Order: sequence, then C-alpha cells, then structure tokens
Amino acid sequence: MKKNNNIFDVNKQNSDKKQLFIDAAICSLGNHGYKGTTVRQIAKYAGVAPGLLTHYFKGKEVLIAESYKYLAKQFLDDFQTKIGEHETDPVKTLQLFFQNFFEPDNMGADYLRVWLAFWTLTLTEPHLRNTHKEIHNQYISSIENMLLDAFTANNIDITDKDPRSLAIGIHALLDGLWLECCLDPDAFSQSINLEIIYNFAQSTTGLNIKPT
Amino acid sequence: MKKNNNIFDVNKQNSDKKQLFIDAAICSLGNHGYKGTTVRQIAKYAGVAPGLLTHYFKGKEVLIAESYKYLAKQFLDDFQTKIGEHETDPVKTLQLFFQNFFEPDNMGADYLRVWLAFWTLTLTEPHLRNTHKEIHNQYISSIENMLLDAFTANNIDITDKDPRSLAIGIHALLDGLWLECCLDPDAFSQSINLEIIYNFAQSTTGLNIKPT
DNA sequence: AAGAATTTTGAACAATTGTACAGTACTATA
DNA sequence: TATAGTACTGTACAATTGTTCAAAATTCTT
Repeated sequence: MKKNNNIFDVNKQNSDKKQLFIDAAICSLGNHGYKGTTVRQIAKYAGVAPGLLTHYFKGKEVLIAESYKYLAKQFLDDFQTKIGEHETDPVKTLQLFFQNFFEPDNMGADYLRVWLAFWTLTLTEPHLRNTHKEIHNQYISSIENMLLDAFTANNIDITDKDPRSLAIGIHALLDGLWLECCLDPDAFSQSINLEIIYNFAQSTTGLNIKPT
Repeated sequence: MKKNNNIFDVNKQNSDKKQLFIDAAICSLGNHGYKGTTVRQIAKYAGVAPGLLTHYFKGKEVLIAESYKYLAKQFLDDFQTKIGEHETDPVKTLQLFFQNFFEPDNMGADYLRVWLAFWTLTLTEPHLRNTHKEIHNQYISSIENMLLDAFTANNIDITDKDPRSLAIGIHALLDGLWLECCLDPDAFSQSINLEIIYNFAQSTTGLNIKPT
C-alpha cells in the first residue's frame, strides 16, 4: 500500500512541474526528514533553482501539505486496485492485503520519516486533520468490507460480531507493527509480522485466514 | 504509562538545572513540536537565559536526546510500579495496564508531538536507536510476563501458544490505537478502545480478560 | 522573424537559528 | 568582609532559513 516509486527517484524531465516538486519533496522527506527538507534541498532533487518553488506553490509548507494529500491518496488507490484484482476469494484478498502491508518496499526508515513529517503536520494544520480523517475512514471501511465479504462467503453468522470494531483493531495492529518495524528493523521480519497478524485476525474474526 | 506531570508544568525553582532543562524541552516539544522547539523557547519555559543551555548540555540535540531517555525510562518505571501494586490477580493487572494506556492524561496531540520528535531522532541518531530497542524490549517482556502469570494462575496450557508473539501483537495494537486516537481524538473514545483491546486480547490468549 | 508572455534563474533580503563568550550576579569559604 | 569560584546573563556572530524579485532564458503567438 505504501508503494511509491518517487521516494528515491525523481523524474527531473517531468513536464508537470507541480508534480515534480511534490516528488522532490517526498524524496527529501524520506532521505533527510522534516528538518533536512529545506527549499534548497527540494530544489536540488528537482534539479531546479530554489526560487522556482514559490512560483508554483504559495510556500514550502503548502507544498508539503500537497505532498501529504498526494501520497495518502496514491496509497489508497493502489490498495483499491489490488483489491479489485483479486475479487474472487475474499479471504485471499485479506491475505494479500496483509502481505502487501509488510512488503519490504513499503517499510524502512525512509518511509517512516515521511509519515512522521506528515503526522506532525496533521497535528498543526486543521485542514490536514480533515484529510487524515478522510483517508483513515476509507482505510477502515475497506477492511470492514473485506471482512463482510469473507463472512458471507463462508456463511459465518455476524450477529454477535462488530465488523467495524474488528476493522479498527486490525488496522491499528497493522499500523503498530509497521511502526515498530520501521523503528527497529532488526527485531522484526515479514514472516513474524504476518504470523502475528494472521493469528490475531483469525482468532478475532473466526475466519480461516492463515495460509496452509 | 505516558503519565508525565512536566509536559505542561515546569517547576522553574527546580534546583537540579539539568532536569529543569529536560522538563522545559519536553514541555516545548509538546506545545510547539520539534520545529517550534528552539533554544530560546526552551529557555523561556525554563525561565532562564538562552545561553545557559550550553553550560549544562553540549548542545540542543543532546538535551533532546537526554529528554527522550528520561521520558521513556519514566514511563516504564511508572508502569512497573503500577504492576507491583496489583500483583494479586494477574488478569486484573492486565486490565489495569490496558486502562492506563488509554487514560485521557496519557493521550492527546501534545503527547504525540513529543513522541513524533523522539521517533524522528531514533531514525537519525544511532545511540538513540539502541535506547529505543532497549525500552521496547522491556515493554514486550513486561506484557509477556503478565500473560505468563495469567496463564499459570488460570491453569491454561501454553504448549500451543507463543507468549512473546502475543505480547508483541498486544503492544502493537495498543500503539496503533494510541496513535490513531491522538491523530483524531473525535473518532475514538476510551471505552471503544478498551472494548477493542479486550476482545483482541481475550480471543488471542484465551484468557477471560473482559471485565463483567 | 519579431515581439509578447511565460518560465526559470540566482543573487539579495530580512528573519531566525544554535552557539560562543565577555561580563555580571551570586554563593561559599576564609 | 574579601576572595575565589561557580551560575547566569544577554549580546554578538556566523550560518542557514524561506521568500522576493529583477534579469535572463525559453516558449508561444502572430
């Protein structure tokens, strides 16, 4: 879900200059964090003079906010696309979703740096707070829908279940594991994380999620 | 666990000047985030001239690193103390631990701002990486021990269980819920969070954790 | 090809940053 | 009270920040 080709690579020939700056900003956030992401650093990644930034964005903070929206939306779109591709078996969809979460491409210090910067902004800028709220809701709903599909496909009675709470829990567990894994990559592995999430999801939902 | 009286209040009469600066730094991080935490701002909270900082610490970054270690250690100590107080019933200990995690005092944007700054540092400074690793290990071990106590007290067979993985999962779930709750306080409540963690912990461990 | 419009540059700017340090205030010892 | 030593102040400074803007380069229009 957190797949993004532009964190390390910036296509300097991009004719869409706004997008070029967004890519460069994300790249800089990933490599140098919020503190190291200066106008001059962004410009360097974009292969452009520093002064050009204000020609396309009102200011540096605005650019970073736009980058946030772009990245969050892109992740969600990727995720929705992947879901669409494996509509056949709902349980397999869940498995793929979990696996995708812990792909090495979607982890690491670089990614966490970007999200730390964005979360910091979320706490400050009121309009970004709404963006976060929106994105988060869509995530939860997606997981909830996957669960509902899986329940009906396996003829599981849901009268005593609360799919939304289950979705919130699963999402929180994924987030927590992802965070700790980025902070200390040595202590975690994709297989261990998957084992944990499979066990949790299986025993809370009653679905037979764990692959054989 | 995240209880800290010095996030908003700084005792300017503190004779231990090093601790005064640490309190002031945490206070500033909570109120203004990493970007807004300047030497002058810290000095203002400490009620002291800016130049005094370098007299007690080698530099600003060193002070923030020290604050990290102090806060992380304090949280763990608080947690250990609370465990000691309720040694009688292991299951009740777990309940208290969960409840304490979602106390309003331990949540909110101010607290998240502090941890975002610390996590950012963890990604940069190698020696803080070890600090994080150490603290995290102690957290997991504490939860694991609580689980083991609860298993033996309730005569539950653990041959088919992996207590450490369960502890990692529970910790990640707590972290994830805490994070999302700080980012969007409107969408969460203490009772919902507890309901979720109770359900997860109960169905994964087999313990009768949920309070009646 | 010529002129208008736009894009891009890069130096200059005021503001803010962390740190250094000479000087002042304080405290303890004699 | 006089002296030594520490605690503390507040200015000063070099470095870096985001932003501005006149000039240059480029592209578009006619």
